This record gives sequence, C-alpha cells and structure tokens, in this order.
Amino acid sequence: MEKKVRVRFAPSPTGGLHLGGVRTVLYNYLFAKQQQGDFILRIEDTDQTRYVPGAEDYIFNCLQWAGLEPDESPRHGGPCGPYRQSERKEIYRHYAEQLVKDGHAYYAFDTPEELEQMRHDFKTEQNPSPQYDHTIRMKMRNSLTLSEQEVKALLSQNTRHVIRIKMPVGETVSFTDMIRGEVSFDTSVVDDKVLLKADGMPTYHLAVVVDDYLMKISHAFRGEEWLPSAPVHILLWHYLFGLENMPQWAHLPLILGPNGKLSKRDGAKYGFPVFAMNWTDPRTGERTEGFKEKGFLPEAFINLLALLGWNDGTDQELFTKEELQQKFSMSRVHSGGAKFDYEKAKWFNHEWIKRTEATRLKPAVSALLAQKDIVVQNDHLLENVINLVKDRCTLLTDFPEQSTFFFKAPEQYDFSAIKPKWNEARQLFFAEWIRACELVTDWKAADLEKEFKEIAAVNELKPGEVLLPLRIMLVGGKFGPGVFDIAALLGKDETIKRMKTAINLLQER
RNA sequence: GGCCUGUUCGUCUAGGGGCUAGGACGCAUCCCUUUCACGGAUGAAACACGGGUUCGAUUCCCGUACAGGCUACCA
Repeated sequence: MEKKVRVRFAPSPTGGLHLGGVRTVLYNYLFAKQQQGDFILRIEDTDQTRYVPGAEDYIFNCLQWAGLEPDESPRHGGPCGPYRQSERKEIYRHYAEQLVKDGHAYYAFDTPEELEQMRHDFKTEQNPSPQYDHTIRMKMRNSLTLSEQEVKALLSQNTRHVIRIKMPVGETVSFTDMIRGEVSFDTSVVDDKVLLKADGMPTYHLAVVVDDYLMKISHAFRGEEWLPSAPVHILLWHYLFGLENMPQWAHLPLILGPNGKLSKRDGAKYGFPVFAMNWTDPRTGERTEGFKEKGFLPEAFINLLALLGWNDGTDQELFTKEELQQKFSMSRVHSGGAKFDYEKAKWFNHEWIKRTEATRLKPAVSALLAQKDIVVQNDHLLENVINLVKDRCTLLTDFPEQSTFFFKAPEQYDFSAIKPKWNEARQLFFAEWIRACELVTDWKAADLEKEFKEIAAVNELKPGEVLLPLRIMLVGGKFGPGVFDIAALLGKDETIKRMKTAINLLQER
C-alpha cells in the first residue's frame, strides 16, 4: 500500500520556522524516505489574522537549505489539490454540516461576549477555566437548546454561528501512538471544540481530519502539544471516515528551552538561534537569528536535530543524511522532551566543518570574506587556507577571523609580548633570516622551519625566542596556525615584505 | 483546578530484574604544541522519593513529588 507521510503546521503567529518544526519535518522526511513513501507538507493559511507576508516563502527556503524538500505541497503541487485551505472552504462546510445532520455536532450562536460571560459566571476555584462542554452546553444558545424553528430562523437570517462537535459523555477514546503506545482519554473531560468558524473557515481540528482523509495520508507526525486534542480528531475520524482509514499518529516530544517549550524569546535571551534561517517579522521589523546565518552547515543542523530525541542505540553521534535515512526508526524516538543545548549544537557543527572538504566550504567562506571586503581570486590559495584553519572553526563565521591575515597584511601589531626582549642579537638573527629567505628557491613550510632553526642555533638563540616574534611579524598577534604553514601560504615575497615592515615599526619605537 | 505526557551525570542519552550503570557535550587536570586550536590521556559528575512484587530492583506495579504540555471562533 502506498505510504503518504505528512507534516502539517502553521507558521508561528509572527512567522519563522523553529527547531521543533524542522525536527518534525526531518523525522517525517526520514520516515517517508525509509518507507519509500511520499513526504507531504501542508501549511495552514486559513486564518487571515495569522497570515504573515513572506512566511510561506521563508519556510520553503529553510527546507531547501536543510535539504528537506517535500514531494507534495502547496508549492510543489500534487494530485490532491487544491492545497490552500481557503480554496477548500466548501469541502469543510460539507463535512461539518454532515456531522450536524448525524447528531455529532451542532450550531452554536453564542457571541464572543456571551462566551466571555459564561467563562466568568462558571469560574470557580476548582475550575479556573470553564469549557464549553457537556456540563454547560445546555445552558448556552445552540441548536441543542433552541427549538427547531428558532434555529431555522436564526440560520435564515444569516446569524453568525459556529459548528461545534458534541462530545459524548463517559466514553473512552483510545489510539496507539507510534511513540508512546496506547493513549486513552475520557470524552467527558474534553470540550465541544469549534469545528467550523463563523467566517466559514475550518479550525485545525476539522481541517486536519478532512484533509488527511482526502489526501490519503497514512502517517501523521506532530508535536506533543497536540496530544490533548487527539480525542477530538479520533472521534471525527470515527464519525466521518471510519477508524480503519485513520492515519497512524506520532506525537513527537517537545524541544525545551531553559524553562519550558523552546521559544523565540529563549534564543534572544540566551544568545542562540532558534530558527532555521534569519527571519524578520514584516509587521514589527523584529529580527530573529537563524542557524544558517549563524554559521551552521546544513549537514550539522540536520544531524544535531535528529539526535535531539533519537539515537540508533550505538555510540555513533555523527550521521550523514543518508545514514540517518538508513538507520532512523520511530521506535527509537524518545517520548520525553529534550532540552536544547547550544554548546553541543556547536560541537556538531565543528565536527562537520572538520570533516567537510575545503571545496565544499569554499562558497560559504568566500561569501563571508567578501562581507569583510576581502575578495580572493586565487581559488587554490583559498582552499589551502581553509584546510589549514578549519580545525579551529566552530562556526562558518569563524573563518574570516581565522584567515583574514592571509589576504591582508596586519594593520596593528601586538608588540607588547616581544618588545621588551627585542635586542641586537635578535635583530641580527632576523636580518640573517631574511637574507636566507631571499635565497630560497623552493618555498616550503618544512624547509623553512629547518632553515630557521639552523640559523637560530648558529646565533645561539633558542627557536622559541624568535618564533613568537616571527608570528607577530606575519599575522600581527598571538594567533593562527603553524607559523611556517602561514609563511608557506603567504609566499616568499609577501613573507619577506611583512617581516621588513614589522621590524621597521619595531625599531622606531 | 482538570486532563494528558514525561522523570538515568549540569545537558543529550545507552542500558534494562543481578553491570565497577556505558558514551557524548560541557567542566577540571595533564601530555603534545614556546600562539591559539586540533589531537591524546585522566578525573569529578546520574538511576526523583515512598511502598509493593521478587532470593534480588535503577529496570516491573502502585502511589507521591517534580517538570512540561493542553485547557480560544490559534495552530
């Protein structure tokens, strides 16, 4: 049988795509590929108040960056369209009316003010948030309490109304979750959720069931926050399409921040990204940082996300997407939420930078260098530089700092460490070393080091005494990879030029 | 308040009736390197609590505590 795994979500009210969302997509993607099924992505676009310009494009850009493109979506099309909720309004209405006809739902005419009044009136210490449920629905204005004529009259006058599900009393609804096994609920404690809103648009509860049926979804993944409303969806399946056609549910554990469900706020507060890519809310102009711009490799991003709540049972922590596809299994997904640890996230990225070829790092690195007004024409040199410094880069954004001195002579020198010890002996040594350099024909790190140490020995200096001055002459400070490796990449002329410049400066003082 | 879910080092986790409870991140110390990293070695660090069941429970069961989620004409 054909498998169709779907993930469905709405952009957050302010736009953006957070860690939890990407992980849901990722697990969905991996599972679908593994089952050789289709991966379908639905994006809610129902609520005008919630719609954020650009949010949908943004989501697809993120998924493209992460390499998680769906087979079927509002963007990619597919056989089960239309995919936009606003274009499916009549479909939802049809099923909602059918539920009313069958006695599983009813019209409710209560105004927002009346609802508020109800919540106020029934509020007690025992029950701080009263719900529209079987205990109070008979006290409200709906087709259960009103006479048939009254209802007809109200409907013919186009009175604003919603359709609510009529939750049965005292029944147990249960289903098997792919991650947590059997979960059951008492229908008496679930409220009469709105299915169709006054504007004719469906709520999530109706839409998810109708769409999953019409789009032939076999597996549905979503966050754990949906678990409490699962009984509504199960009942809807039971009433409308039959439980035997219901997809298998998987409620993924939450990704937690320092206190509770990870939020955008946490990122701002603790200084780590929570979105896949940078996002600017077009309405407020507020910008939220993304993993991409922060300097993460998509491979690392996928890897760290996959391991937040899943492992293959071995000690392996670094996985390529192909390995994940092969080894991922829903049965090994945790049921408990996982706190996001940015330090570990950076470790994953560092590991990925170290194991990624310089040629693949090159485009991102040269873009970053260009931002610092450094344009490197020599591809080969850039590759060599990347190879030399990538071990010390945790984020892609570390590359400029680690490598600008290869392309630009230092503007400032940290002479403080060497100046007090600068004397005639050292001056003579460097003069001799520069002469030696000028004679070198084959400019290689190992040979330079050998030569350098020989000259030092002749001058009765320990290499250590002149190594640091050399480093500072070449790069300006106490940083960077091996000093002879730097010299080798700098080339003979540039190395000599930098040494002469620095020595002049050193003696002026 | 009610309902749902969860609980192994600070964090991510392995394990599952008898183990010196394993790994990783982070942290500390040492080695390498007369820069900083990388690398290597070592170390500190955990089964929430109380009852059962059992010859034996971290593991199974029940309670409690704690944490999180949900409790909208939002998803």
